This record gives sequence, C-alpha cells and structure tokens, in this order.
Amino acid sequence: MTNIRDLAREAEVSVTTVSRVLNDHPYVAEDKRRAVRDAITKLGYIRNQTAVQLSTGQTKTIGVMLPYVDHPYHAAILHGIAQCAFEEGYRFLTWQTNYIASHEQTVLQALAQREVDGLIVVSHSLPVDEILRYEQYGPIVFCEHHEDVSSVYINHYTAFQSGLKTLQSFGHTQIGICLGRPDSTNSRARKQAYQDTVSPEDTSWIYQQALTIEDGADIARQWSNQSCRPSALLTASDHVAAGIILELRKQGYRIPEDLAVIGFDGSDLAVVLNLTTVAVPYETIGRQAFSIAISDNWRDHPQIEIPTALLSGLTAVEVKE
Amino acid sequence: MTNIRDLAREAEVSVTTVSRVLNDHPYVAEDKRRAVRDAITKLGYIRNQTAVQLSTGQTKTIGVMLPYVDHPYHAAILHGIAQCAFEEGYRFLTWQTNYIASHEQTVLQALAQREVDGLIVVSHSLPVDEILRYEQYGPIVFCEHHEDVSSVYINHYTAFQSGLKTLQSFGHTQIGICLGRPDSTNSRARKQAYQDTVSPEDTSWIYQQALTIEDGADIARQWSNQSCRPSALLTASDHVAAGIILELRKQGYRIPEDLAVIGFDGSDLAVVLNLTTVAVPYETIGRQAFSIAISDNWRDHPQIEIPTALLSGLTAVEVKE
DNA sequence: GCTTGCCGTGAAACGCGTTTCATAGTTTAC
DNA sequence: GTAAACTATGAAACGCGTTTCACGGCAAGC
Repeated sequence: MTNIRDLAREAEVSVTTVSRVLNDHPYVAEDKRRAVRDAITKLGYIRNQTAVQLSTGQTKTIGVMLPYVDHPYHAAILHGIAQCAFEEGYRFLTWQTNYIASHEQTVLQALAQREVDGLIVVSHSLPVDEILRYEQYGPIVFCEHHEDVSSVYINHYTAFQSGLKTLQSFGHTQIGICLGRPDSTNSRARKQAYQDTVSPEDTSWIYQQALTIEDGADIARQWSNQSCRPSALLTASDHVAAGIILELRKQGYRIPEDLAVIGFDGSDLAVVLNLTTVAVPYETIGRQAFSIAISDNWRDHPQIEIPTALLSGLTAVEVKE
Repeated sequence: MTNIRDLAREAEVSVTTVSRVLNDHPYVAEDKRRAVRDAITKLGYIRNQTAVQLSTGQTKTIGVMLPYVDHPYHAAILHGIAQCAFEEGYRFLTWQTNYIASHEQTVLQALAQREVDGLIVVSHSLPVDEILRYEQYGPIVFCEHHEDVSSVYINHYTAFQSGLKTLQSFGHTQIGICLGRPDSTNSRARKQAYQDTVSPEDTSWIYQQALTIEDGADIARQWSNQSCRPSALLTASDHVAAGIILELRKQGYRIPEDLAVIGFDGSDLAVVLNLTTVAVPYETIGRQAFSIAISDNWRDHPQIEIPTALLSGLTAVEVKE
C-alpha cells in the first residue's frame, strides 16, 4: 500500500506538499502539483480515509439510533438522513436497537469513542437524561420532543387532536384511541390530547400496545366483544388501522359505517386502503435532524416542530343520520 | 482527551502494558492490571476507535449499497444485515444511490479508501465487472445472481415460474407479467421464465417499468384499454399488484374474476390485500450476505440461493367455469 | 530603500493505539 | 542439572495523513 511518504519520494517533494495537493491547497507551484499528480497515478495511490479521520479528529459520520430499520416510518426518516448525508459529504452508521437498553448503550459508547461525530436518536427506551450524559462527546439530536434538547419532532398532541376533532366534526361522540408503547413520550402526549379533546366516558376505549397489523387485528376482536363500543377510532399507526379494518371486514362489519377509523403516518398502506390518516413528513424530520447534527449551533439545543396534515380517505366520513 | 500514554504515566507502566490491559491480553500481572484500570477510571479514559482502526487496518464496518433505504424489500435486507452486524460486533454504513452511477462510484471509492472492510451490493446500475474491479480492496457481495461473484440471491427464474405455474394450474392461459427495470438481471430472468413457461401469444402483455403503486395504477389503465387482455397477471412486486388492484376496483372490475393478480415480495401490503404473492425471505438474504462479507472464504465467491415460497391469498384462485 | 505581506516549501510534531522484538526471570521437561 | 518453554514487561517502530512553525524569496506600500 503506497502512502504519502512514498509519493513524496517519487515526486521529490515533501509530504506537506503532497498533502497540499491532495487537499487542493493553493500554495503549491504548478510543476510540483503535476509531479505529485503523476506520482499518484504511477503508484496507484489511494488515500487512507481512516488516517484522515484520526488526523483531523473528525469522522464525517453521523450515527443513527433506531429500534427497527424496516419499520416504514423509521425507514422514511432514514431516507431523509441518507439524502442529506450524501449531499453534505457525510456517511451514517445505523444501529438497530430493538429498544434494548444495552444496545442503546453501545450506540452512546460509539459516540464517546469517536466513531461518529454526532448522533440522531430516532426513538429510544433509555431515559433522556442518561442519553444526554453523552452530549459532552458530540451533538445528540432527538426525533421526538424533549425539553432542553436538540430535537426535530411533530407535535403529537396537536396531531392527535386534529384527528380527534375530525372525527368529532363528522358527528362522532364515542371515540376511542390506540396507543403504541404505553410509556413513550409520544403516547403520553396523545393520551393527553384524547383526554382534553373528547373527555372519554370509558377508559376501556384506550387500546394499548398497538404497534403492528396483528395488534390491530387483536384490537378489532376486543372491540367487537365489547358491549359498549366506540363508533370511531383514532389509531396509533396505519399498520394498526389496517389490522383493525381487515379483521372487522372479515367479521362482516362495515368501515366506516360500523366503525370509523383514522390512521397515522400517511404510509403506502393508507393509500392502498383509502385510509383517512394523519400524514407525517418523516423524510423532512430526518433531513432537519441531520442538519442540526452537523451544524455548529447544536449546543443551543435548537427545536424544530414539523407540521402534520390530515389526509382524507374513505375510512372516516360524515355520519349519516 | 487522555490517551494511552497518559494512562501509562499515571499507572507507571509502559503503553504496551496499557494496550494489553485494554485488550485483555493474559500476560499482565494482576497488580499492574489493577493500576491501569484505576488510571482509566481516574482519568476518565475512553478508547479512540479511529486510532484502533488505523492501527489494526480494520474498520469492522461493512458498507451497504442500495438504491432506496425506504423501499420495503431493501429495508428488509437491511434489517437482516443490521441484526447480523450487531451480533458480530460490526457496524455498517448505508449508501442510498438512487441507482445513480456516480453515487455508486462513491461507494466503491469508500471501499478502496478503506472506510469499510467490505461491501454488500443490494442492487446496482453499474456493470458488474466495473464493480468487481474494486474487489482487490475487499469482499463485495451481491444480493442478486451473477457468475463468478459472491452472491446471495433468489432464483428469479424459478420464483417467477412458480407464480406462472400457479396461475396455469388455476386454469389461466392468458397470462401477462409486469417487470421492473427493463435491463436488470432480475427482469431478464423473469422474462425468460415467462417465455419458457407460458409461450405468450402477445408481447403487449409484458408491462415494463413497474415499480410503484402508481405504476401499478398505470398498468391497470393500460390493461383496461386493451382489446385483447390477459386474464391473469404476475406482477413485479406487491406494490405494483396493489396499484393494479385498487385502480381496477375503482373502475368496477372484480379481482380475481376479471383479472387474477399475483404479487411478489410477501410484504405487509400482501397481508392487507389478501394478495397471493411470491414470498421472499429478504432478511435471510441480508444475514447471509453479511456473513459472507466478513468471512475469510469470500475469495472463493460463495453463492447461496435462497428459496422462495408461494403465499396464497384471494387475488388468484381457481377459475370457475 | 526598507518594511509588510504574500507565496511556496519542508522538517518535525501530532493524533493514538497496536505490534514486533528484545530482555529477563520462572517453570517445566527429561 | 541444563535445555526448552513460559510469563511478564517495555522501547521503539508502525499505520498514515494533517498541521504547525520556520524560513527564503519576491512584490507591493510608503
């Protein structure tokens, strides 16, 4: 493997000059520049990126902590990160944590060990302040809202409220909700929006642990077994909504006549099912998070709220008298 | 930032001994080991991973080249890679290329510059032999079949054949297909299977450039405008199948009575639509590709064929007389 | 005519952990 | 009892590019 010292010898210049040529520094005479270029070609030199990283103290790499790379909305955030990273000449390392605390620790460790210049936390299970202890090693940007933390987020309270109000405007009074992980920040905000907006008569209309299509089917069965049912459901994700709709149709119920359903995410599934859904611009979240992670002002803990939009389908429509 | 030399001074040992303690080398006396450990705690030392990488010449990182991180089946492969990488103590860098040749070059460059120890090429647009020129710098594993190349793949010929034969066994004789990128290796194999299996009467039953839900809707419109139509369609992906089904239902056609449809991938969409589909274990492909990339025998160009399975739904059923 | 200031170049230090090699004291082996 | 085989330890080299600092030459400024 030829290195810059070999080049220097071949081109009869100093390593400094070689380095200057490599980095397009102006203070190099044209003939020496050419000599170095010729040496590069002749010896087939290729820069060792690791050495550059050690030398500059920068990896030009951002780490991404997320629970599952193949969940549609995490993947969409990743997409935004990938776009932005490429444009900025950065790379990114992805860690799939499955929400396992020890795996999340590994990611934080990587920041401390200077494997990455910064971290984007898409979703996590460790307490925020434990994660923030690692901010001394570099920027940490969250994709959900926390106080005094760099974050790019959607307002789950208002987003959920918009879904609930839509159902109300369609004439529904018996409204239930589905929540994902019960103790997550997002779920808490959503629950609060629910309590503030519809003042529910029955806590059995809050369906917990709603994450997958299968969870949706479970919830549909729960619903159909209840004596006192909601007439409308705001779900935690399009996947859950899909599970509910499919199971209920299988059981002979009609959507939205027997149960109006609103999804969350604005995914492909929503298009396919003609699902009314709260659309979230996940790609934008990824892009913004990335730009904070590589900006100089991350210490100011910038906070960016990304707006959501209600996307109308046919699973939640005006109630006919 | 304290380094290994500071530790050596503090613990009154040599840097070699410190390095030994850090790497759990056995030839260190217990008292010195403790002294080093104490120094680590006292000075708050954290290993600089970049220095380790430069020193060992290994990054313990694998690069992944794929067109889009948020396409379900690429994400599924990524999921497999992520799992395997974590288990093996590796990291992975993802490059989203959008099938742009210059972006793919960047990825190859990264291998040459020793940013990664190896490369997994999920899908690509550059010619294979151009990519293989970089094999001198490290293992390159493909997720599709090519001769004399490390690869983990599904046999698109037999996979497509199984779909076609299923349609035939259901009584269909007028069978069409959808293909994705016209010149890809996969499309060629699929087309061959089509020609060998159904000996099509009409080339207008091959629908090209079928990649997204929207493409599917386009194809549905094409189909409904044709005077001589196939009675069954084997599609390039579940997304395309979904687009076709939704558009045709909107136009008042019935699936499978007017058109039987089989998808490809075995994705969530298939579950939701009760779609008959050719299921592909993408996660397994990712895992296997990863293990080849970090194995010693990659120079032998191992080839692993992963089997597919037909998953029955309701969009392709026995033709009633 | 002399001081600034810019251009061009290189030696050496720096970032930091790993590894080779030499040395010396102990055991084990026969 | 002596050779062979461990165990334990450190100096120095290595991997490799960047950056600081010093210095000579030359042109512009007054």
